[in-house]
Amino acid sequence: MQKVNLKELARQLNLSIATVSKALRDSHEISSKTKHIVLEAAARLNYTPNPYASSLRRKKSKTIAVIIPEVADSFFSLAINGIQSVAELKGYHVLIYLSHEKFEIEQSIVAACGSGRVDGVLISISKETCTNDHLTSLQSENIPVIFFDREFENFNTAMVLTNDFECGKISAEHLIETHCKKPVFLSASTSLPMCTKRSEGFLEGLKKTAATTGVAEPVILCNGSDEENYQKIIQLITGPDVPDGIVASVEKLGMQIYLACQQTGIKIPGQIKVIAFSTNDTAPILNPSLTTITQPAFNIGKAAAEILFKAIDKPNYSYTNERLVVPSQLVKRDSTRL
Amino acid sequence: MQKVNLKELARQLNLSIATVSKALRDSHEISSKTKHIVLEAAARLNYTPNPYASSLRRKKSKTIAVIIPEVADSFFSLAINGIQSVAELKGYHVLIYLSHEKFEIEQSIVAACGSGRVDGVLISISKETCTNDHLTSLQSENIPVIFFDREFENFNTAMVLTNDFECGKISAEHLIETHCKKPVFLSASTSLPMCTKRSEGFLEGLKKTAATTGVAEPVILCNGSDEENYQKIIQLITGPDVPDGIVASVEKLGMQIYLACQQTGIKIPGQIKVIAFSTNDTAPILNPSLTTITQPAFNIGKAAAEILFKAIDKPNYSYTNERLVVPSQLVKRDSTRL
DNA sequence: TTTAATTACGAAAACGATTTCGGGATTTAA
DNA sequence: TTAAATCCCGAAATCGTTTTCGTAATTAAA
Repeated sequence: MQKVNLKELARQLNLSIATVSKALRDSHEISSKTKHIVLEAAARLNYTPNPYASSLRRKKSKTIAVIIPEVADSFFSLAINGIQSVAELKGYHVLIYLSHEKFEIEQSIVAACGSGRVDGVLISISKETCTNDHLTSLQSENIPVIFFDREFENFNTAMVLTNDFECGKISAEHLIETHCKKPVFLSASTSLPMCTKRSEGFLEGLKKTAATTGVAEPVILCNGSDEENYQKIIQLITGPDVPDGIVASVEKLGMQIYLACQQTGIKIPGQIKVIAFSTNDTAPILNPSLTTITQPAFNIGKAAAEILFKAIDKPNYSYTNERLVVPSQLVKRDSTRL
Repeated sequence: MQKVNLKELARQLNLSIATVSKALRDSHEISSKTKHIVLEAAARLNYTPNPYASSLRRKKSKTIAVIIPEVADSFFSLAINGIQSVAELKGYHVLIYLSHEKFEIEQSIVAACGSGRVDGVLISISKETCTNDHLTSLQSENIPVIFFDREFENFNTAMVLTNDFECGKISAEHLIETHCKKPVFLSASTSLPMCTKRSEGFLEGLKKTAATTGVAEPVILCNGSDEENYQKIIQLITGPDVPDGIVASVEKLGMQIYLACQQTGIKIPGQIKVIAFSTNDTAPILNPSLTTITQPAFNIGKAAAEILFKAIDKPNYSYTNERLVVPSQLVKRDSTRL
C-alpha cells in the first residue's frame, strides 16, 4: 500500500483537492452528500493526512514539549502521566526531552522547540540553569512556556508548584516532635528554588522551637554524583557530629540514606529518623516504612498542562500570572516512629 | 522578535533563497566565502529552520515514536532513558504515547504515527492487543516497527527482549532451593508472550524437581485492576491453600504482595518467600529486601533504538529478522532467605 | 585563441495540505 | 419573469524548505 494523499483521493473521486479537503474538515461549503462520499472513500483507502503539511499551512503543530531533567525519578514519571492525560483529551502529541541537569543541553532543546515545532512547552529547569534568555526567546515567538515543580525565579510566566517552604517547615517540626535534637537537611541544590525553599522552610521550622542546639550546619549540600552523595552521607552518619534526624530534599537522597544506614548498621528510626520528599510508592514497604512528604506529581503535571492549553487555545489570554500551588502531604510512617 | 525564515534571510543578504538554503546545509555548490556570510547572518538573526517545512520536503521527520502501556512502571522509565540516549546522539526527537493497555488507544496511536509523522516506532504492546493489522499497515508505509520487552507473536519484525522463559525457570528453581514446597506464580496476563513465557519457564522449573507436591494451580492470573489484584493476593495468602513462595511476574504485583503480607501480618521470608520481576532500585531497602529478577531496562531500550536507527538509516537493510535477548539477573536478597 | 570543463549562483518546481476567492447552478424574493 | 441570495464546488495561492536544472562567469585543456 503506498501513500494516499489528498491528490490521489481527489483523483479517485473525480473531485477537486479543495473539495475533498473541505469535506474532510466538515466545511459548510460542502453538501452532506459529498461529505459522505468523501469520508467513506477516505476510510476505505485508509487516508491519513500528512501532519506536517497541515502544520506548515495552519501554523499549529498539535504538539507540546515536556522538558525535564531526568525521567528516572518517580516524580517525573507521574507528572508525565498527568500531562499525557490532558494532552490525550486535546488530541495533542507529546515530545519528551531530557536535559540531564545540563544547561547547555537544555538550551539546545529549547532552541529546537522554536520555529513552530511545538505549540507550547512545559519545563522543569535543570540545576545548572542560571539565565533565561533561551526561554525569553521562545516566548517572543509566542510559544507559551510553563514551569512545573521547578521554576526559574525572575522569569515571568505561569507555574505549578507545591508548597515547598511549608513542607520544609513541616518536616523540621515533625522531627522535633519526635524528639530529634540534631536534625539536618540534605539539599540537592543551592540554585533550584524548589530546593532552597524546602531548606529555608526547614530552617524556619527549627527556629520556631528552642530545640536548635543541633548540629553546626543543619543544611548539607548533596549536589554531586550519586557516588559522591553516598560517601557524603556515610561520612555524615559515621562522623563526629552525627545527626539524629535527616530530611532528604529529593527521593534519591532518601534511598541513599537508607542504603548508607543499612551499610553502616545504623538503625532507623532508633538512631536516626528519616523523612524524604518522595512519590515512590514503595515507601510503605521499605525497611522501615518511610515517612514522606508526598508531592501530588500527577496533579502538578495535569494542572500545568491545563494552563498550557488555555494559553494555546486563546492566544490573547494572559496566562503568565497564573500561580498554582498544589500542596504536598506529610505521611508519617515508621522511619520517624518514636 | 518575529519569525525569520529563509526568505527574510535571503532578502537581507541580497542572495536567493536557494543559495541561502544550500549554504546552510554546507552544499559544495556554494563558495566558502558565501557560506561564512550566510552562517554569520543566520546566527545573528537567530534563524531556526521550520522543521515541518523541512520534513515535508525531505520526507524525513527526524522523530520516532515510543508507544508503551504506562510510564508509571520503573521498567519503562529506564527504557525511555535508554531510548533517549541514542535518539539524542542521532539528533532525533522522541514522541511518547501511552496506550493504557487498551487496544483501541494503541490502534489510534499507531494510526497517528503514519503519513510521515515519525520515521520509526518502538512499541511495547498492550495486554489487549490481539491483532497486528495496525502494525502491518505502518510497515507497508515503510515505517520500521520494533518491539521491546513485549512482542506480538506472529508479526515478523525486530525485537529486543529479555530471557523471560529462562528467568521464570530460574525463579522456580530458586524457590525450590530455598525449600519451598508450594510455590506459585502470579501472572499479569495470559496474552502477553512476555508473561506467558515467564510462567511457562516457572512451570518448567517446577517440573525438573520432584518437589511439585505444590498447590493445585501454580499459576495464578492477576490481570484485574490494582484493587482486584490486591484482593486476590489477600485471598491467596489467607486461604486454605497458602503458598510458601510467590513469584511476581511484574513489579507492581511484587509491591502488592508486600502490602498484603504487611496487612495480614504474614512474615516474609518466614512464611512466604517472594521473588519479583522488578527494576525498582528500592528493592535492596524494602522490608525485607526483595529478591528480584532484574531486567536490563536501560539496555533493552537502548538496543531497540539502535536497531531502529539502523533500519531508518539504511532503508534496504532487512532489519526484521533481528532478535536480541538481553539477559536479566537474579539478585538474591532477604525475601528468599532461608 | 577556441573549446571544454568547472564553479557559483538563481529560477522554479516540488512536498501535501488549507484557504481565499470566484463563478456556475439552483433557490428565493421582488 | 427578473433580480438577488444561496449553495457547491474548483482554481490557485500559500506555508517554508529542498532540490533539480539552467546559466553566466571563470578556469583549464587543446
